[in-house]
Amino acid sequence: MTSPSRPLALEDPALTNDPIELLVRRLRLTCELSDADVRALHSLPFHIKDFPARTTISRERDRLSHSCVVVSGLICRAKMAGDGRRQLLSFHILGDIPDLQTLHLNVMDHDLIALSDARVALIAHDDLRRLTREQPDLAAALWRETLIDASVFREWIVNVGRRDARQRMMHLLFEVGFRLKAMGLGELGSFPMPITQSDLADALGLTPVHVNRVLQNLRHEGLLDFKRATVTINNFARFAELSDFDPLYLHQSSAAPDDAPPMGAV
Amino acid sequence: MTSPSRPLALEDPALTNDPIELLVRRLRLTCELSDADVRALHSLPFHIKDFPARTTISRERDRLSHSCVVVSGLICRAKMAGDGRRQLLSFHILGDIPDLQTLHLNVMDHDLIALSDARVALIAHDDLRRLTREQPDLAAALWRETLIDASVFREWIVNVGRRDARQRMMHLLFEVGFRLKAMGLGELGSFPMPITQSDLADALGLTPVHVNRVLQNLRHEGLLDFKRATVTINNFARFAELSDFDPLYLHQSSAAPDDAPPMGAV
DNA sequence: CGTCGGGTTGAGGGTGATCAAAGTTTGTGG
DNA sequence: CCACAAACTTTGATCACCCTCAACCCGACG
Repeated sequence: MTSPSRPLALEDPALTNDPIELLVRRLRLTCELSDADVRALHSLPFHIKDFPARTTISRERDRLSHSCVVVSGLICRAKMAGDGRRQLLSFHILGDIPDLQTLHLNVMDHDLIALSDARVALIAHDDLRRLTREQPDLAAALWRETLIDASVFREWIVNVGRRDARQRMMHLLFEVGFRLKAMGLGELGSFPMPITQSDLADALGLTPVHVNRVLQNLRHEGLLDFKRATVTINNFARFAELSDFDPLYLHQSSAAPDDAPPMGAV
Repeated sequence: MTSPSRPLALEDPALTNDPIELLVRRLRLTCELSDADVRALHSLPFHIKDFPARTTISRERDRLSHSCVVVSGLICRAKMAGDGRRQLLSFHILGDIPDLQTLHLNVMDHDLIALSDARVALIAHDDLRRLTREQPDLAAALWRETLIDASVFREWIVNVGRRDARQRMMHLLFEVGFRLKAMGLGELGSFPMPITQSDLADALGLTPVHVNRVLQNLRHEGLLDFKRATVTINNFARFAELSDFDPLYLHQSSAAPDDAPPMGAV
């Protein structure tokens, strides 16, 4: 389906196709997991499902019986305003569980959409609930994941509420690059981003036309290139500074020193 | 400190001063609690703390050992963008636990601020963690609270990203009115809102000047009055429609019918 | 009575929206 | 491999929402 060298599929470079392995890797970015915890996770039954680009995985008002672990591809949450304008709420990459909240909220309050061709692993809520009852540490780890989601939402409120178009764009791309790198995919200076300018606009609260102009502006200033679904960040230091990006909100250090420099993890 | 008739303190009208009682009321808005659960909650030790208006309860990068239940007053989360501009992230009223996420995220990624004089009850994380291990249903209920927070953040992203100033204002005020009513405080058509126009601006991603103009516009159209820290909604049906408000995102029905009308609960 | 925080008003400007059309890339089928 | 269509990107002209700056007003409070 895709070409042999497929950076755009957003797959694990080692082609890990075990979703649980990816989930473990994700959880271990932010907290410790015992061997028993990992074994318990591996005992979870799942089944794989593919979604072509631009298809809806689940819809507002749906009631789900499963949550999905992203195996490959780029997935987003989205919500419609009353007049039909769309707002993206978050991006999700391999290892994420973008609908984990349905474990305790019985109705979807937004859509889940595959932006590129994507593969997910579905895990039954019943199994997850049993797991969280039997392994409180895992319950905490999963709870924590949903709390990090919430933290990212908060940062997005700041992004659309208090930053101009250029900063919004830089901040968003930095976030995606940072998270991809943390999962071992791409480099901070260059990473896959299989998304249209229209989608970017919906993520940033802008129009596609203006997104186009902002991208050109950033390209002319030598800060950024966004071509063929790949983002390249050139002047890295300047970019980091201008984007107003502080990785604190991603909570990826389970016990960071109190006064670690903002970009210490980079 | 306040006058005898004190609608502005945002206290329980029956003057309940047991924080656990308020917490139970809050949790029961969205899910069932057994008597055993309630008893377990009542066994939690806490101590009361007061914060004058405009003081900070906890700060970005703080590490907390307690979470707080709001007893009275209006509290908000806030975050600074790089250039010093402030963005509010949510409002919190009696019964809320605005820093519950610190139970599993060890660093605050935003500030917690008392907008009016406020009273909170501090509960130690150690006690909460023990409780969640011993009572999985309570763990689920508290997890659920943080998930509802996240849903509200999502709605706020839509609000600042895809609605114009008027709609933003209406939506925000409707949300606060709705939540106060659910906790038995005020009416949908009239409720306390002890906040400056500047704070409103920070919540909406606008400037204080523009907030002032929007409020005047809404007043002239007979939709809304905001005087002396009290919001009055006049033309209620029209307001509900124009504000693009759908209470689904507050997840207050634990088992709502699939096709309940959006405003069914009002 | 003076100060201070907050609310109100006015004039002017800029960021980003809107509308419309022309390019360009991507995908598909012949 | 080419022809064609569809989707996406780019460009230009114009517009509006909201910002900025600056001043003034008002009520609360010492």
